Amino acid sequence: MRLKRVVLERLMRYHRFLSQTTASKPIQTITSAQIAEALDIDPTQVRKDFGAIGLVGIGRVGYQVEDVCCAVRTVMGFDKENPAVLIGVGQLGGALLTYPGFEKYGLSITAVFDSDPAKTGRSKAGHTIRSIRSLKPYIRKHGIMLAILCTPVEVSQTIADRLVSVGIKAIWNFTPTDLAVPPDVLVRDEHISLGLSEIAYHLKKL
Amino acid sequence: MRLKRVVLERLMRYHRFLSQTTASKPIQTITSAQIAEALDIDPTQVRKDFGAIGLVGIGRVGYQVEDVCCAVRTVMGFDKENPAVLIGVGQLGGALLTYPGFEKYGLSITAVFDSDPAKTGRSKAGHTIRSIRSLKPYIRKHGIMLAILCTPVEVSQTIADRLVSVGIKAIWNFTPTDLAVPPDVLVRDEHISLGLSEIAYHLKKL
DNA sequence: CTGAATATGTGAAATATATCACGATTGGTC
DNA sequence: GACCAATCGTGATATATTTCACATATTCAG
Repeated sequence: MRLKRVVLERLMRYHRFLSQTTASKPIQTITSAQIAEALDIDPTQVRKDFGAIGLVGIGRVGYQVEDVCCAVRTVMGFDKENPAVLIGVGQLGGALLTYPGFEKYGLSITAVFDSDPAKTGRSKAGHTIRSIRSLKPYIRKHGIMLAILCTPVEVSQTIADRLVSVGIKAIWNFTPTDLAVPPDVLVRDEHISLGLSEIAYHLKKL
Repeated sequence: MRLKRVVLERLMRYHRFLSQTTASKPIQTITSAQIAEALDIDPTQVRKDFGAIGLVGIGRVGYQVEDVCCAVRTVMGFDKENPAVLIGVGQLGGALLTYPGFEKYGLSITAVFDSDPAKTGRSKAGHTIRSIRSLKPYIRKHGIMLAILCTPVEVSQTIADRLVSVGIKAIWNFTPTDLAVPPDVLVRDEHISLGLSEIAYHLKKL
């Protein structure tokens, strides 16, 4: 069965927690209760999630940390290499380019594009910025599936349409727009304004 | 009744959609069906959300766009000025400093801190970077409620503890750590690795 | 080897969230 | 002014998610 978004996010949290924990002091096994305690989740939830990706624990012992990490990485597809293009090299796009954590998850940015002629040809974080006109040919030629969208909000839908037309299958959307795409294309929104709403509301209630 | 996170996020999407729509062509009213169509949500959901913040529509007409935007801003607390401190002026911290959209939501970064002596005293995006040692006095003196955390992962819990001890009520966490804080302190996580999990999984399934 | 303690695994119950169905209300038309 | 079509408001229903309860499995002590 296809895993839901909430499950994927929890799996990611387990993985991160275990990576960080084992980095400081090596441990062989861990119980669902320990994970639940640290992440403020119900222990049953942890066991169900683990069960969903085929992990089995041992009574009175728990789960092999190694196995858990491995299973999560496999299920998520972090072993598979995912080439991606990044579009829009502004402040945020630039910051993402230098983010060192992507390769750990199999993501590699292979080309970056911008519509500003003043930027094209220049180099940023080891990437030569290409003209937006070469976007479609590039994607087609290299069979790119994933685009990271960091453009101004006015052009994001236009670019998204172009991406879809050449076969992009997932858009990581850092622009504050609700993109319209066909149902087989995944859009993952990363608008920080959503987070801001939760914060502002909380502060107001004090 | 206290609004749930999912409701807040939808309200934010309505608000953004209406802002963008009215910017291009001014309209007076809108129906729940129109919003639902654009945002791929059930129309009933839209009406329920509006009802939850006290909005009433008119049969055969819909809702006053002006009223909706206004109600959302009020409920969210965007009218209230929220001073915040930003900690950790790396790539991401720097990008956030220059983000122009915060003031629209009542958020203003009033001071920035970093533990690196090479950075303190320097200026970035109009802010003088202060030593991390002056963090606690500053927060206490100005009664700051919100901290934006962009430090390396190794120190994020330590900094969080300090923030809590001096009375911070919300932490916007851009570090990949599950912070442990008292229940009255809100932590909003903004780890991009969560988004990555959804994307990688989707691409793997193709 | 036996019993006590502590885990897991999972069906059942509870809770939360989203959708449906439909009466009530409004605006336009003839 | 009366009827029709479109829209809201909301209780009822359906679905999804989380939590509970407990049988089953494993370890360790004596």
